[in-house]
Amino acid sequence: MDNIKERVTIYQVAQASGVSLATVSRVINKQGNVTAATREKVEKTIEKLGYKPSGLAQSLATNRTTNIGIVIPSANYVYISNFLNGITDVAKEKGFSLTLFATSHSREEAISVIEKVITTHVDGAIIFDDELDVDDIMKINSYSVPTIVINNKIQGERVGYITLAYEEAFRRLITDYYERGGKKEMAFVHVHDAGRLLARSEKTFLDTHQKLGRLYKVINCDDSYSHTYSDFCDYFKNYKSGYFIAYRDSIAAAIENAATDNGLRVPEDVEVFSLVGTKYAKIVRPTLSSFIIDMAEVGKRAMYMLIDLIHRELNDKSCRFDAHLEKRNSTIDL
Amino acid sequence: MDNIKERVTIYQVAQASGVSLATVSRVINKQGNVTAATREKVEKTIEKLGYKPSGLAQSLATNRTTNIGIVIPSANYVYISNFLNGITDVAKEKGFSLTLFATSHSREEAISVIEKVITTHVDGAIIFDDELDVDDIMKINSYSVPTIVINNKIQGERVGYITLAYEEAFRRLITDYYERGGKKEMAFVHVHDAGRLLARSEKTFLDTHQKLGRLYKVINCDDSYSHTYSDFCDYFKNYKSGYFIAYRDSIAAAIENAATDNGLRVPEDVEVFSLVGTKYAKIVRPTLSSFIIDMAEVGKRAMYMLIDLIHRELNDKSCRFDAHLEKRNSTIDL
DNA sequence: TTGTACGCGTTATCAA
DNA sequence: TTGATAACGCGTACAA
Repeated sequence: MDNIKERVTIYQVAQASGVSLATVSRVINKQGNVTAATREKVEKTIEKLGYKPSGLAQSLATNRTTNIGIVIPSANYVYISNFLNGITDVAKEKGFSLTLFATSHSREEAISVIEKVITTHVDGAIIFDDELDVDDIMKINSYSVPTIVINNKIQGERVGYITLAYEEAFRRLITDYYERGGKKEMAFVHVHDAGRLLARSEKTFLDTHQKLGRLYKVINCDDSYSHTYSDFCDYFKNYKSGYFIAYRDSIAAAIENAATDNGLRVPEDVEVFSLVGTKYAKIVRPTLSSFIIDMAEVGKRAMYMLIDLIHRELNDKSCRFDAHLEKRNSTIDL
Repeated sequence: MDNIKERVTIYQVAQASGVSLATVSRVINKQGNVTAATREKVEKTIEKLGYKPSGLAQSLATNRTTNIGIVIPSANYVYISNFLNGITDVAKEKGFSLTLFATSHSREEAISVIEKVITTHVDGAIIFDDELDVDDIMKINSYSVPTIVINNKIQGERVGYITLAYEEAFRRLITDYYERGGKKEMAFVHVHDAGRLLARSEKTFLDTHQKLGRLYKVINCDDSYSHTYSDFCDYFKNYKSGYFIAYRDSIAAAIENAATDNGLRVPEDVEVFSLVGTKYAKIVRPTLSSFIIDMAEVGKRAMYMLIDLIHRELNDKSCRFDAHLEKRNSTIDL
């Protein structure tokens, strides 16, 4: 079971170059107070022995890991991938490593992840997980791990948050639709356990309709293109029109495709809207009307905020990205 | 919530429960040789103090990190996301953390990543990076970090590899096409710096055409849907037909959309094939003919192989996933 | 069953 | 400018 790691240590470098390990440490950390001669000597033996400092030991000694924990529900959504990509860009730029924790939409896992984030000794964490409660996240904070939370307003000494603001734009979309004479009945496509973002959107949908006194539908579906596609193929055997609000592009595309494959016209008979739009909204046909938030930008911003938070230089602990409406061909421009 | 705590150490737990730290250590690691009474006492104070062991110190003491390094070019491709998702599934199941290194298609970065993988002290690494040379990867191996390499045949004491086999299926696709009387000129859509997988496919394309004595084209394009789309919109002003081999779904869809948006019919006038197909091949319209390899499965397998390798129980150090042809509507079924 | 003492590889604080 | 030496938080022979 043991690893036969013959790791070269700083001590061996010191011996081989005839100096003390303190000196080697200084060379490694590019501190001053070393003669050019000894520096060169040490660097040469470092090269020769192929010495690489142990990040573990360094972290233990300095109490800093240049490592940031990322908590996401799954790596499988395009918008999460974009988010992750923004994060990796900044991480590279600023010299941080990333430790990835995926929770798969289960609160249990999410909680056990919190424990791991703490034991892992990260310098900070970015949490994009809809299942986690305020209390769960405050637990991280109580261990004084600087944290940026996406999509969950949380106040705390070492916590900042980024809001993804869909509600207002969504409310406007709905009211505009009816005001301009939209005739189709709107249906919210509910996905089980898809997290708080969807739940909040659903609430907005219901509230707005009730306020307007309009009829509406809620349709349950799986969080999968194939299932949703076949479900809606059945659906369109009985219903020949509708305006469907879907969580993300894949779901919206499933509805769109089910409609067109069953002889219905999009957007004349069936309109479809995607809440969390990605580049695929432009790729599928008809192109999808959707809200857009540049998730790569969100990822970058989260990293910048977190780094400031780590340095205790974050003034504004909150930040908001507003969803931007992009009308395309899956809805009728009234 | 609680106030922000300084990190509680094992020593404080020991003092508070009136035992030695060795006993606390035994409790943590669920070893035997502890009275139920003292165990309970210790567990209670652990709970009370909110003690979490430092993974750092544990790793330093045991020389094991339960941490695996993942090297990928970018998190932004769907097939990479799927791969990552397979990995995270197994990581959760087996209790490993993942440290993510993205290299963005630059060899320089890829090399500096190697250094980081070594200093990070991971128990093992999975490398899916087309830019890395055999020598680069052997460097990791020389530090005896067990490694699974995707898409790069590498032999070594502590290295295993997984081959994504597109060549054979690709060659067959081409020869079948001509044998059955395909009339369109085939064009390989070349993306600059897209890595070895694409390069190998391009070579297969060229070789097969030369062997058959057929004319062919190579078209350069950007690795972006939007650019490719507008490039091909221009292209289709001059050319009214063709059979295009694209690297991945986004590129293929760009060509398809450019064709249909310019009044050409797919697949009658323009045929398109996607080498690395994902679920989006089914979503876009017309649906894309493509090769499919289940990248989530590849990710899982990579993890299982790596874990065996770490335990020195990996018998077969190589593994091969064959691309599977899925014919859909972007090509004519001859 | 429990405790002592040392080691893991590094940084950091003093003296020299 | 250098070199001992004490942390950092934990695991683990070995002894009690």
